[in-house]
Amino acid sequence: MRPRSGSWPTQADVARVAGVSQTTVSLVLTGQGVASRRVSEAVRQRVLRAIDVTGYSVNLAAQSLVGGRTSIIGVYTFESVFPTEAADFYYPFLAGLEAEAESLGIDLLLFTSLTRRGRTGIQRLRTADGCVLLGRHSSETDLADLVRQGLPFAFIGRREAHGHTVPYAGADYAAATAEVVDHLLDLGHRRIAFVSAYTGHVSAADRLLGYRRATARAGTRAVVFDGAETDAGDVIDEVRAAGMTAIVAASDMADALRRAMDDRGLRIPDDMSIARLGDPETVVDADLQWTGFVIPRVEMGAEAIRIVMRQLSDAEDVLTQVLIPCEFARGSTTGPPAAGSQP
Amino acid sequence: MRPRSGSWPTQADVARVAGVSQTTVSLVLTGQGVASRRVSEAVRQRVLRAIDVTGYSVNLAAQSLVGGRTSIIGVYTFESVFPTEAADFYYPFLAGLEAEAESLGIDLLLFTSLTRRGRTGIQRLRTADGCVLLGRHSSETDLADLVRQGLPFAFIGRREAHGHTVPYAGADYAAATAEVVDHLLDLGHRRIAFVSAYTGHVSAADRLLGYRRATARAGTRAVVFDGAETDAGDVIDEVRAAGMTAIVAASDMADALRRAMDDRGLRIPDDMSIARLGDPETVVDADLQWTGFVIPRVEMGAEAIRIVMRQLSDAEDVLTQVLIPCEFARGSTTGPPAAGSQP
DNA sequence: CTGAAAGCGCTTACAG
DNA sequence: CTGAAAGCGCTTACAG
Repeated sequence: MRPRSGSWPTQADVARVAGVSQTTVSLVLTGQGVASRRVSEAVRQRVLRAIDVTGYSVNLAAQSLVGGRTSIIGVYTFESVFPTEAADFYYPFLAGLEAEAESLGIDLLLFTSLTRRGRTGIQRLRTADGCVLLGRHSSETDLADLVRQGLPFAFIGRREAHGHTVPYAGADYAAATAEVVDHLLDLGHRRIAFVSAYTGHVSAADRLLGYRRATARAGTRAVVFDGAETDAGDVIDEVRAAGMTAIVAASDMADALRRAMDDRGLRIPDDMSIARLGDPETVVDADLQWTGFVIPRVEMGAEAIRIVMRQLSDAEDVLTQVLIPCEFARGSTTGPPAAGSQP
Repeated sequence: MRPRSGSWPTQADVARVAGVSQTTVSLVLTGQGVASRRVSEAVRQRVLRAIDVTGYSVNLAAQSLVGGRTSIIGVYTFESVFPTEAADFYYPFLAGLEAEAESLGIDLLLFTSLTRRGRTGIQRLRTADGCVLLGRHSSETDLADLVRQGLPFAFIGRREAHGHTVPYAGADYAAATAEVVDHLLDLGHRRIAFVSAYTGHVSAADRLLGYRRATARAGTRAVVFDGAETDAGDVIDEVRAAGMTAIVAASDMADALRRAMDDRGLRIPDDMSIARLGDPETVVDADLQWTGFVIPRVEMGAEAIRIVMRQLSDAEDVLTQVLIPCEFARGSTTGPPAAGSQP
């Protein structure tokens, strides 16, 4: 077993058949523009024929050893690459990565081993021209290592780090959230609460920012229920007690709120409009058409690749932080406030 | 921007820092078993420290150029790696690949570019130590190239080729189908039809084989509805006209049969038991609990990796064709035949 | 136990 | 217009 390669024709083989030097074969193959004009047409034809005869094709390892590029972009996830619990959520990212990589003639290297090897594993990323990072839980150490390493990279999802400019292809949660709030305002709601259990992450902060902007613009009061301890039932009770008629909820809270409404015999949107700010990692209520926005995951994957490639180009001042708009989706969970509910 | 490869530390740099030769660095890094014993522990530690200091990591291109191992296994799909239409179907394969790769300290290289570059692209596979092939439509040419290339590989799903032994991690469709037929026989069915629209593929042939075996064993007549033209409605009509009480259907036909039953005002399993032979690529009837079997996709992915690794080992006569059992699932689509329906 | 050297298959100056 | 040679970063015999 263990068949060794090495039996494939090389440029030297082609050269032998064509009766020229290996250099000339390389010239015919690689030489673009000016360089190619250095080979006479007669020789060129002979070489081309020899290539055909021998069935030669270039050895990428050798090529990239000389040129430095591998045409490989690494994909590094801080969790599992294929998390089965959140498959539906992650798949579009990967699909976007693949589509863009394919159109650019790039292969994708999934670093499954880094997770185990600890931080030293980060070094292995260099086997790629650059890399795309995916997953919520990015360790600060790893990130710092990455930056220090000088390897072009891009996060899927906005990230921040103290001193550094972290490249990312993010979703514009702030704008999307503001749009959702505006939608509720248009419906006639005046008192809209913001609910999120997932704090301490930029994606949560961005949503909150959008909420604050929209409410400020409308001159309505911002009421925020925040933090990991947030209980959906309490929120519903308090929001109603305060005479509020609508809620915008981070995706991880939306279903809990729905259940809390159910428990209380309340209906959405008749008794309370609830909008969901993005797709949840795990879909538990496929039947419900939430009003809210859709995270542009395929586009984020594709853009992440482009950001890496841009860094690889010789251009100066390359755009490395991209926020992609989210599409607003009108579902059945929002409607006009109940008559007479306004204070 | 654009860090040139030249700026990255090489073994020579490490050697300089450690005060040893480049050869020694390579030895420390690569040397397994006997070879590693050749470096003294003191030197080894110095080298390791120098690696840490310099932030060295191996250059894959160079490594694979000399024929060394890359700890990378390629994943080559004949279609798209992440087919969004059949995401649920493909995801488990990838999850299995990842899990096994991770546990073996191996990274996965997704060859997205091969599809476009045509057959010469196959050469690019050499970047990896071996590769796993995925997808229904394998071209004969590509397969031949692959075998000729001498690169260790394994298919996910059983494959056949004229002269060659094609390594694969397949599902034991024959045994699984026989088990399903046996289940129907146990329920009291005597006349069971086999329906498949997808012929010409080993996976279809294997199912048919299992069906024939089980019916032969039971001494019942085999009735097969086969071919791409198969119309579900016609099948239902004919099967009923012939007094048959049960159908085992390839996954791609199951839903069509269900709809044909609906159209005719017939119920499953009261008027006809129908079992589904495996998971469909696209789930259209998530509500229905089919009786049938589950394709062990995660295990197939994992086993494919193992098959490749086994070929990479120095062992002789390595097992390269593995059939994994499918789990039988009792659903609500099968039941005893209607009283008096037996001829 | 350690190192100098050859060579993997290419590209790219540099000479003829 | 063409070729000999250097060198990319490694691994692996082969000498010390």
